[in-house]
Amino acid sequence: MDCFYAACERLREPALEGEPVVVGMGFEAGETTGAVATASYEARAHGVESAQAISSALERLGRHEAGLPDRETSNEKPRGYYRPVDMEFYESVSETVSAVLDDVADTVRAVGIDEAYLDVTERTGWDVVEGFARHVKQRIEADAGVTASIGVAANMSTAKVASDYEKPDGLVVVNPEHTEEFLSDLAIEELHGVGPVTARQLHELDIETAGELASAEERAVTDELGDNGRELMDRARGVDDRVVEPVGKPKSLSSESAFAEPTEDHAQLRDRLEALATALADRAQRKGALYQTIGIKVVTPPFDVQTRERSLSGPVDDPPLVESIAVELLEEFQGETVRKLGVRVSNLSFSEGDQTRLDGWECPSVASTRPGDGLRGLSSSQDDWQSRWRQPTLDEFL
DNA sequence: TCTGGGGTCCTAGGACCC
DNA sequence: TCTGGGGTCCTAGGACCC
Repeated sequence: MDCFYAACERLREPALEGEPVVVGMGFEAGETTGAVATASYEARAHGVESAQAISSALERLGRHEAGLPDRETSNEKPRGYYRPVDMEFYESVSETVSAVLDDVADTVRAVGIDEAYLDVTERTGWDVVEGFARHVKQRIEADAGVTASIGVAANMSTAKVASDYEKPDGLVVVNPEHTEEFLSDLAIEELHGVGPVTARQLHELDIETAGELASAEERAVTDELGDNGRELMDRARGVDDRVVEPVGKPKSLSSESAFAEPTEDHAQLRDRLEALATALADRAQRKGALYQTIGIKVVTPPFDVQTRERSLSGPVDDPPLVESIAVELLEEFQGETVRKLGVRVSNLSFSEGDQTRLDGWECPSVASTRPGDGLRGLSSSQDDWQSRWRQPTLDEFL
C-alpha cells in the first residue's frame, strides 16, 4: 500500500488530500519523543521521512495547529498536518484490502499491515497478468479507498523490487525472460535484504548494482557476507525458490517504550517495566499464546541494545510471572542510565481452542505476590512453580 | 539521519546429551 | 582422564523489515 497510514488518515479526513501529511508516535499534546511512521509524498518533498525524530520532522515541515486560521503566506515556513497513529483504524482498512486479496489470489502472505505477496499462478497467465493486476488495484481502491503499488514477477524477491519501482500507484510487470535485464541496473540498496551494513560491505567490494553482484566472484562475496552473500547473489540474479505461504502464528511478542529523558532511577525503570509486562501478558492472553521464555531489552545511551532472557521448563500463561521475571532480569542494570525498555515473550505455543487462562495451575505464592514483595520472595516462588512444571527425572519416573 | 514500536531470521559459544 | 562425532537447547547479539 502507498503511504498506508497517511492514506488512511485521508480516508476519514478528505481535506488532507493533496496536503503534506505526517503520521507518527508522540504527536499528541504533552508528548515530546516520537518518530515519523509514514509521511505522504507531499511531506517527503520537504525532507520528512519514515523513522525520523519528530523534532527533525518539525524543523523541516511546520505544523498546522488545529482550529487556528490558516495564515500561511508565501514566505512562511511550509506546514503539514500531523496525526497520531491509530492502529485500530488502519487495521480495519487493512482487513478490507485483505478480503480483496484473498478473493483474487490462490495464496496470500501478509507482510505487516500494508504489504502482501500473492501467488496468482492458477488465476492468470503472463499474457494477461497486467490486466489482472490492474483489476486488483481497482478493486482495492473501490473497496478500501486507498491505492496500492503492484509488482508482478516470477518470484517473490523480484516482485518485491518491481512493486517498489513505480510507487505510488505503480504497476510493473517483469516477464520471466526479462528478469535479469530488469535487475541489472538496480542499486544494491534496492534489493530486499540489503540494509546499511550489507550495502557498505558490498561497496567495499566495488559492487554497486544488482547486475555487478550477480556477476561478482562468489568467493569474494561469501568471504565477506557468508551464506547471506550467496542468497543475495541469487536474488540479484532473479533466482528465488521461496514459495508463497500464509503467515503462521507469531514466534514472539514484545512490548517496548522509550523514556522522554534517559533515566537511572531504578524505581521508575521498574514501574515502566511492570506496565510493559502487564500489557504484554495481556496481549499474549488475548491471542491464546503460551510462552516458555521471558526476556527484557535494555537500551542505554548512545544506543546500546542489551537483552536478557530466561526460559522456563514449560509453556505458561502467567502474567504475574512475566512481571516478576522481567523485574529480576532488570536487577543487573541497577545504576545504569536507560533510554528505552522492552519486554518479550517467545518460545510460543498456541493451545487448541480459545484457552485463555490456566486456572488451577497458578502457584499460590506467585498469585499472592504483592507489589512490595522482595525479589527473593519472587524468585523462590518461581522455583516452586518451576518444580511443578519440570519433566520428571528418570529417578522420579522410576 | 542522534534514532519509535513490533517483528523475523541468523550466528556463535556454551552446556548437555547419546 | 589431554578426549571422537553428532545433535539439541539456551542465551546474547546483530541485521533487516514494515
